[in-house]
Amino acid sequence: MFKIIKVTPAGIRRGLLRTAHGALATPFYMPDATRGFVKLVDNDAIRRTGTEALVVNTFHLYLQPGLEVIKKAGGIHKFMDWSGPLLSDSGGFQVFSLIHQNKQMGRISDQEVVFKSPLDGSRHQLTPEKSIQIQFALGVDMMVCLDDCPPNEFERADLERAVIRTIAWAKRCKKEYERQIKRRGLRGSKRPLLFAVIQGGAEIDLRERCARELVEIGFDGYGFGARPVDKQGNFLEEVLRRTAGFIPRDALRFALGIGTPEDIYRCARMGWDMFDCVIPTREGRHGKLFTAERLPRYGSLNINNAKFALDFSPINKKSRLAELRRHSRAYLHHLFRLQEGLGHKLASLNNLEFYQSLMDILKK
RNA sequence: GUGCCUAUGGUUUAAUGGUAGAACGGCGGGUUGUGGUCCCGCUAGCCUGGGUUCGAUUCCCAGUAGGCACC
Repeated sequence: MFKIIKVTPAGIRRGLLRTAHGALATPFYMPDATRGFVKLVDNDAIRRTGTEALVVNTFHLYLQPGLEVIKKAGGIHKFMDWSGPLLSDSGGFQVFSLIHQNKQMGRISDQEVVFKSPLDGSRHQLTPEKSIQIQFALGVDMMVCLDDCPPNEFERADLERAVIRTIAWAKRCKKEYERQIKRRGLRGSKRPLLFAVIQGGAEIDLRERCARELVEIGFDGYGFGARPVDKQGNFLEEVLRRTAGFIPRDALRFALGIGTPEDIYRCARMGWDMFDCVIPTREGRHGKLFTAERLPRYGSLNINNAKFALDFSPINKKSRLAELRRHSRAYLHHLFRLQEGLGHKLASLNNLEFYQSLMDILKK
């Protein structure tokens, strides 16, 4: 259940989304807990950053630990001890990037995707129906249709084929979703939300066509897939702006994998409601810390740099997290030099808190 | 003390009679539906003194240092 409360003059959609595991105010950012955990950070610390919802991944959890374990645990919420909302990604992105990078890893047809597990080389099949079944077995609050996620270098003809396949698969996902809803008797706030993904690369008319046909099928929300960049690697914001306009006002708009703080800030002003991205955690693990100035103005630092060896100022003196106020940058520098997990954790927390404060100012 | 072996960036090493590559380290950068292990730049070296040679890090001699064996 999603309701828009107000659209600000800047274009930000302030709304409320109710799920079986709590309400979320839009716009919001979800850290990626791909394999059922945010790397190196425990759930209690994640909550203290202001994080309310996480993204898990169908593909990764299906391969490891497998559905049997998660079913026996009583669902993914219980398994990972996360009581807040969870969204599962369909696994489309993972399977497709796996196969696009290395054709040996699998085969894509209109009917299905067959792929080799990167873990043990075992063969698996993924279909739109199966992706939805897995997501029901996980027991998440929000799920995503399996889509055909094209690599950036695809030409128009290939993009068009990906769009056609994405639409066809979304239809099959919706059908399986309705079957599962009925069978499980899920209604009201117990009913998970279903998102479809809009593809089309940088071709606006393909994005429009994809969006139009998906809206025809009808979903709770629509995702933007495959972040478009030009040949220099510059993010093509205009495609996001135009695509937002193709989505009905009362549906959720999910910008998958977006992005840097400024990407999120700009996309929220285009009317995108939901974001997930690995940047704060991955870059944190590699030593990049975001630093708030007067948000949305911000900076960043590389804690590996020699200049921090003797910098005994706090990691972030304004943090709500005691550990980020207490520990010095020199100490964090030391932890990084020794590649100590505690350092990666502190940096991840710093960045997650930064992302949540960015979202806070968008809600104000 | 005698004999043998070794000596190349900060460290571990490769190749070579026409002045040297790598890995790690150091310095900096990257990362967009996860690479905790990843990627990309940059930095920095032939032990000393003689000899042979057009030319020696390379071959020869001595010195120095280290290792091993024996006394």
